[in-house]
Amino acid sequence: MKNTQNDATDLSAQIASKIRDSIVEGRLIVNERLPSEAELSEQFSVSRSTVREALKRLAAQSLIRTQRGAFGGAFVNKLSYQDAYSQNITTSTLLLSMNDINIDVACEARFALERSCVPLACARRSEEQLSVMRRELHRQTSPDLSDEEWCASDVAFHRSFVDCAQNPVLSYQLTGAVEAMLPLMNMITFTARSRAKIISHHAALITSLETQDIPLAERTLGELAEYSMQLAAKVLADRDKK
Amino acid sequence: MKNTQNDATDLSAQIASKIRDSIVEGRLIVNERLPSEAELSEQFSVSRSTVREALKRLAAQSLIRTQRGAFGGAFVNKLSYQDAYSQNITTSTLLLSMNDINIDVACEARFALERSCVPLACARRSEEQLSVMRRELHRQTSPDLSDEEWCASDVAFHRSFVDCAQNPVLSYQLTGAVEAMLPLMNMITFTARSRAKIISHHAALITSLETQDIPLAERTLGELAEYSMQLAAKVLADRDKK
DNA sequence: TGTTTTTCATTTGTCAGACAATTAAAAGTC
DNA sequence: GACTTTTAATTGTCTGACAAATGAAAAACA
Repeated sequence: MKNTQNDATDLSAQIASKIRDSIVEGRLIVNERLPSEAELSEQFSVSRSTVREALKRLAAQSLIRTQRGAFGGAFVNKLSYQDAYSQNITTSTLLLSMNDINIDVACEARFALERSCVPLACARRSEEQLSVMRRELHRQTSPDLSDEEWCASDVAFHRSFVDCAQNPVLSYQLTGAVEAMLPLMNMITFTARSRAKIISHHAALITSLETQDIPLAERTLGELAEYSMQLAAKVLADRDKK
Repeated sequence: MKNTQNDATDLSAQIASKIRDSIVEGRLIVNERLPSEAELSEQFSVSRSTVREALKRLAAQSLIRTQRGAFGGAFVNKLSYQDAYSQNITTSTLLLSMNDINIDVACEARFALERSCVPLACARRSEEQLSVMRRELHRQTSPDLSDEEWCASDVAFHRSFVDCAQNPVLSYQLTGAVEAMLPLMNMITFTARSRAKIISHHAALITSLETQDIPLAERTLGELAEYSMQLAAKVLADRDKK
């Protein structure tokens, strides 16, 4: 389980890797202070700049934070849900945008994942999440919403749906899937008619949560997935025609 | 959608953030070469070391790769599934280990997520994945397997199950959930009896795939989740007693 | 002419040393 | 005791230098 990224040739990457292993494997614990840059450069027999580059790598992964001044230094960072969320989203978004993923594959994955929280969501949904979903649904009925705003509202709606399961680990894992779809969805221009259809599905989803109707929720998500793919296919076909 | 991490005070973080935005928003495309460090330091009016620290931050997120020599430089990296996998796993693992997640919550999330690929897995499972699962199942019957080896085999089994859905995006999203459980599971000592019980569930899972029996697969996953939680609860109770 | 070797310019990797900015503890002052 | 000043430690940034790698161009060679 060691040296997760050891094919790197630069010293700074090697040092970062060693320190990272120390953190992941628990030899350095949360909020523990690392040796100062000067001490580290002695320990590893490299210059301070090389140590600094290694530390910046770790900072980029939110593994450490640094503080200036006496009694400052680099500290092992407690990875917050927020940090983990944004890293997950960045990675997922780039993975989808750089690997020309088939949109059907992405949609299939997304709705399969959302389906996974249907039973929990129906059982535990709280008024808090339901009101967010109702608010977003209402926003979506506004005809002067731009495509970008529409998609953002769509994402907020589905994130709230996921949150209904009241399981933060589940929410974390699904955030990437839901958010990363945003750029893909933004490519699709929604006509008034297609918006109305999606809105009716969203309304059904809220109803299914209110009445704790698991089969209805699953069916609705399936229809939503199918309709999303249809829309995407149509947009792609129109584009190819031109 | 700009300046995703703008509360940073250091120049290197600011510069990294700007370049990152350029990549995420598509102004810099895959394999495009960034200006040289010297040029960047002119552009941003900072020293070369500061630019280098910024670039190392991006390299840590696999957003760029660098190459020495004439016509070398920093290039926008195409994020591979492999890179995305390992980043996801690192983040998920740390998130779970640093936030003293309730093991029930983690188990619940994991099996809910796995359940999401049951229909696709039953429909598309190929001989390739089934043989991996049979091999790991056979490994698990060996009594001289250490707890670590047992858990690793367990992870391999479930990863292969996820791969049955033949959807790379789904596999990517679920990798974090399955792999991050490994350290948590490693805390549990498996008696011969509990191993046998898990093995029987695994066998049932293989059968459900072979016969494309969706309800059986879902039921088996549910039982597996419940049993995992029971084991964990027992371990925790025993530890508290001491 | 075609091929191989050498040279060379460019770029990243590493180092050393300096100073600025920040910060909390310690010392001094009233 | 409360407040101010000093001080030492530490990160942030800059400058300049050299090593190492590398592909292109030039030179040498057959």
